[in-house]
Amino acid sequence: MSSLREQFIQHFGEMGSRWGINRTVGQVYALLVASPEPLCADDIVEALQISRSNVSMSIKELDNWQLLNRRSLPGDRREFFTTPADVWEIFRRLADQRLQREVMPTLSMLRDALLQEPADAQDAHLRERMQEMHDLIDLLSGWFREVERLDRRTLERLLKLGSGVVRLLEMTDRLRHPAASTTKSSEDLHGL
Amino acid sequence: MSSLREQFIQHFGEMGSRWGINRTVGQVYALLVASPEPLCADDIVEALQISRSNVSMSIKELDNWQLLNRRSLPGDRREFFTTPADVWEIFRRLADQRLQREVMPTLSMLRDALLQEPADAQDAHLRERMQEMHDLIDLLSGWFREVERLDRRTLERLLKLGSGVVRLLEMTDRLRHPAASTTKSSEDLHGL
DNA sequence: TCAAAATTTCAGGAAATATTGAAACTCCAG
DNA sequence: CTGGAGTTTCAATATTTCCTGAAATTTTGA
Repeated sequence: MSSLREQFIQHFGEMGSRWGINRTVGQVYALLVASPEPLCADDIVEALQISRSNVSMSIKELDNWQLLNRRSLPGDRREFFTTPADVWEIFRRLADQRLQREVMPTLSMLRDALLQEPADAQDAHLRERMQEMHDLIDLLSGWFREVERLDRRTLERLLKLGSGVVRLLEMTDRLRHPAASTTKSSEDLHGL
Repeated sequence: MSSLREQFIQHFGEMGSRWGINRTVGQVYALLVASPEPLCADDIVEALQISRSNVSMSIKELDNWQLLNRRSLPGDRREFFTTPADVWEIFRRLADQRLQREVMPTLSMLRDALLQEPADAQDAHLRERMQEMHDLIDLLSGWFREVERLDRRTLERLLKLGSGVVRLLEMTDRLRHPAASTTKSSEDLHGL
C-alpha cells in the first residue's frame, strides 16, 4: 500500500477515538474513501489485516450511520461497498446522524423536563438554564436542518460570505427603515 | 437531591459516552450547570458519590476544555467552580475546543499530504478526494470562526433566518445585475 | 433440495479506559 | 519552620470496549 494511502488510513484510525467511533471503523471508512473501486469485505480484511468478523461489524456500524453505498456486481455473490462520491454528501449524512444521536435525545429530555413544575428555588434556577439550553439547541438544529437542504453551490456561496452576511442583514434593515440612515444601501454590496 | 436535578445530571452522564467524554465528567459539568452557587471539589464528591481523586481528574479535564470558571472566596482556601452563566458562551467554548481537537489535526494532515506528489493512479484519486475534504473543512471552519464572533443578538437573528438568508443573496444578485430580472428587489424583504 | 460461498452472531480473551486509595505535594496561618 | 487543610499524582484495580475464531445463518446456483 502506498505511503499516502497508509498515512490517510492511519490518520482516520487515530482520529476515530476522538470522534467517538472506533479505530477500525475509522480505518475501514478511510480505506473505502481512498479506493477508486468498490471493495468487498475480503478486500478490507486483506488491506487492513483484521478479522473477517471485525470487518463485518465495522460495515454494519458504517451502514447504521448511513455512510455507505452498497453495490452488487452481476455474476458475483459478494457485496461491494463505496462511499458517496461527493464529500459534501458524506458530511451531510454524518451531521444528520450526529444530530439524531447526540443532540435530539438531549432536546427531548429538556422538553420533557420543562413540562414539570419546579419544586424549589434550586429547581427554578435549573429550569431557567434548561430553558436556555433548549432554546439554543432548538435554534441551532432548526437552522442546520434548513441550511443543509440548500444545493451545494448556494451553500458554498453562503459559507464563503462568512460573517459578511451581516452586511446583508444591515442593508435589509435600512431598506425597511430608510429614515434611520443616510447611506445608500447598494454601496454595501461591494465585495460581497 | 431533587428529581429534576437528578434527571438532568443522569442524562449528561449517559450522553457523555456518546459525546466522547466520560460519564463522570459529564455528570460533574451537569451538576455545576445546575447549581446556582459555585461548588468546591468536596461538594461534588458528596453530590455525586465519587472519589475525591476522580473529581480532581474531572475538574482538570473540564478545565482543559476551558469550560470552567474558577473562583476563590476570601478567607477560604478551597477553590470553587462554576460554569459560564450564558449557555451561548458554553457552546462557543465547546465548539472552539472540538474544532481544535477534532478538526484541525485532520486539516493539517490533509494540507501536508497534499504537498506530496501522487505516486500512481490510485494516489491521484485519493489526492483528489483529499483536496475536496480539505476545501470543505477549510470552508466550514473558516465560516465558523467568523460567525462565532458575532454578538449574540446578531447571531440569533441570523439563525432564525435559516435558509431565508438565501433570499437576501438573491436580492443582492438582482441589485448587482438589474437587467436579469424585472422584480423589484425590495419586495423580497417582506417577512424577513 | 442440497452444497458451497458469503455473511453474521456470539462468547471469551485482549486491550483500552475509568476509578480508586494512598502517598506526595502546595500553600498558608500560627 | 511546622502542621494541617486542600489538592494532585500515581499505580493498582475495576469496568468497559474491542477483536477474534468458531459456530450459526443466509443466499443462490446446480
